[in-house]
Amino acid sequence: MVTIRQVATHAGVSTATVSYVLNGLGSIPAETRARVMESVAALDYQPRHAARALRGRSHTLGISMASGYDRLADPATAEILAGMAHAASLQGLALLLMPMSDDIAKSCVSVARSGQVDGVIVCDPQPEDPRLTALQHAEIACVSIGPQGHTWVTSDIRLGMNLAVAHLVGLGHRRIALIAPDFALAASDWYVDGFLAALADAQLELLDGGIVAGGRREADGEAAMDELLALPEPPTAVIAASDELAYGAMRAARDAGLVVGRDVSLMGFDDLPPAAYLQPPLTTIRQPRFAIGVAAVQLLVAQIGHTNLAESTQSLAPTLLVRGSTGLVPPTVIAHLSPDK
Amino acid sequence: MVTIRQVATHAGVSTATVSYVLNGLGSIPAETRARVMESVAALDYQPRHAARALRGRSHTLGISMASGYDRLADPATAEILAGMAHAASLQGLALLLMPMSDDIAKSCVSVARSGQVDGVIVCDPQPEDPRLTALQHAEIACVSIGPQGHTWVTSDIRLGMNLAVAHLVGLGHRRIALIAPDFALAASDWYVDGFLAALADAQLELLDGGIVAGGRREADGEAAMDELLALPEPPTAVIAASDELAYGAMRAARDAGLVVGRDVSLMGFDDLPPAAYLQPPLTTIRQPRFAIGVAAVQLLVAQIGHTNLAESTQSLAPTLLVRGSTGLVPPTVIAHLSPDK
DNA sequence: ATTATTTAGTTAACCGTTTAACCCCCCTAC
DNA sequence: GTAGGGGGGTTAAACGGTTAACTAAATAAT
Repeated sequence: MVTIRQVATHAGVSTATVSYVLNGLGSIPAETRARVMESVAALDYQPRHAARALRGRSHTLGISMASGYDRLADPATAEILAGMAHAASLQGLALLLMPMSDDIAKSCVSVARSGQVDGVIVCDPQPEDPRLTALQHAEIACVSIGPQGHTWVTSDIRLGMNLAVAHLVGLGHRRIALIAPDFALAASDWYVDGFLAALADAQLELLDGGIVAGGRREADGEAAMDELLALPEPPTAVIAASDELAYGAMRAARDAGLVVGRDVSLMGFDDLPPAAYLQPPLTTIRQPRFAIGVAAVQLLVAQIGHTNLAESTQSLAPTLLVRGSTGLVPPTVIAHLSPDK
Repeated sequence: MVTIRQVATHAGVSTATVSYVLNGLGSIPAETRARVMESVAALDYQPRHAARALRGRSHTLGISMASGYDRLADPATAEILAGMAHAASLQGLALLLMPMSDDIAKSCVSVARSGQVDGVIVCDPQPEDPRLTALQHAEIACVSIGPQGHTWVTSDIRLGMNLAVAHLVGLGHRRIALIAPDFALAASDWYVDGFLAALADAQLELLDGGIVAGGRREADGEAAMDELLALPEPPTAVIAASDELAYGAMRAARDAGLVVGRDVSLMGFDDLPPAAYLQPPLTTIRQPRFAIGVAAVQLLVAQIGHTNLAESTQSLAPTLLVRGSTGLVPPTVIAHLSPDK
């Protein structure tokens, strides 16, 4: 193991000088600097991370997953992670997947307090997430992915909902329903509020029974769609608050003998990998996941630098992905509605 | 910041005693141990990671991604990562996503040599991967995900191929073709060898033009399938070396007016998220990705402990997932073949 | 009764960097 | 001639743990 002392001896200077050269500090003439660098190269010196972290920062950001690493296997989470890794790499920061014990909040804070990380990105924060309160209490810089805590970054769900409704309205739909997300989701209100606001924007009235409780899994979407199709006057277009709900909804529609995209339009939210492979391919709102990861790192870095615990939030714009599951409102329905006018 | 000295003072012992208590070393009577633990709790002491890493190990494993963090966003990679995170967590180890510069091999080795990680898991190793040679040269413990280097863990492709062929043979197929993977893939030979071995096991002869060059992307699979269907005597069943190739192949079959699962059987390899949502759902070989991640961590930990750089490799068994894209060999073909007998 | 061993601790030397404080010499200004 | 000021370094004290070596008392063995 080559130490800074050996480099110093080799270059005929003190360790302090070597340190200054390596960190670009102090007033070191070019000639000395070059000699030191030569020695560094000759001995293949690599500063010890622990020794330098002992004084300053660790230059590492922690990533805390909610209960179990299954979430990591989720493609959506993976994409956020990729964004974080990208942004961190650009700044020369490493990302630490924090290990966890039974008490996630405690293990999360202890890793941070041990100085192994300079700050924490909290994934999938729950309402009143114990990790966030614990981190804040310990005065540890943190950012959450989702609207919780003082600093967070998330997808602009309301905007997404607006894009969705506007798209359907553009296709002539007037009877639009929503399959709501899991209400345990931190942003669940946003889907409903956004939907209502978008309807209002389009000067449409909410259908009777036009918002139906969804959930998280495919089966929930199936049940919700069944419910919608059983309505006396079913919607011509349905927005599911997640792709997964949409998968189920699509199956329900098909089982009911409807051709999705022709007889009924269906939209998802998220753009998960299967979306493009459904039949028909699912029109959906793509969440800016990579960008969310990037933004989270930037926000965290800013917070670490300035001990600036000021509130700071960011909503990133999702985009509309038009595929085959949405189409013009069926003529039969238009015929059916025309007399009303 | 509470230090071990303050704890020692509070408990009326020396710092050494506190250290021994916390690490479960030395001979400390229960009474003293309790007093120390009380002080630890009272002061809410948290040992500094850097300080302890300065002497011993960092208790962190590094994960090196090949060129760009896009790979992280890949659902397959994510699942392996989840397995690694799970296994690491159980041992109280953290996982570090290593930052990278232009020269991945160099940055990878320097992070390890800086002691920030005790060992490295190399993802997506290329043949003659510079990271592996550099890590080995620096005598850093490493395991690769894929058949490269001295220690690796991978999916047992040959077994998978055997399962695939056996499944198709069981359905009555005799004319089976293979869409080969990207030949840049480290394990590409295994697909072909495994396929040939499996055919031999089933006492089948290789079809003329029965192995067609595939590639990596969906379009490659489409082209390959077109080629197979244009054969004078096309196969009744096709195995694609990856799900992605299978997506394309399925489209090609459909475009040719064939019903997949009835007129022609098609299998994939991997079981990526879209597989279950194709129409028909794709029969495929599921790679044991989570288990691969777990095994990689275990292998790495073993290597770190014993400075045992002995070669050690592991092939984990994939499993067959029967869905709708494979079916009994079409009767017309059987009729066509019967006269030959 | 004396020696050997075990138990229960302490002391202090490390681990490898960073950085505040200081030093020396040469140059300039008054 | 001397105070002042920088350039170009050095010295040594942190940083916060771990652990080898040592001590002192109690217990066991001979």
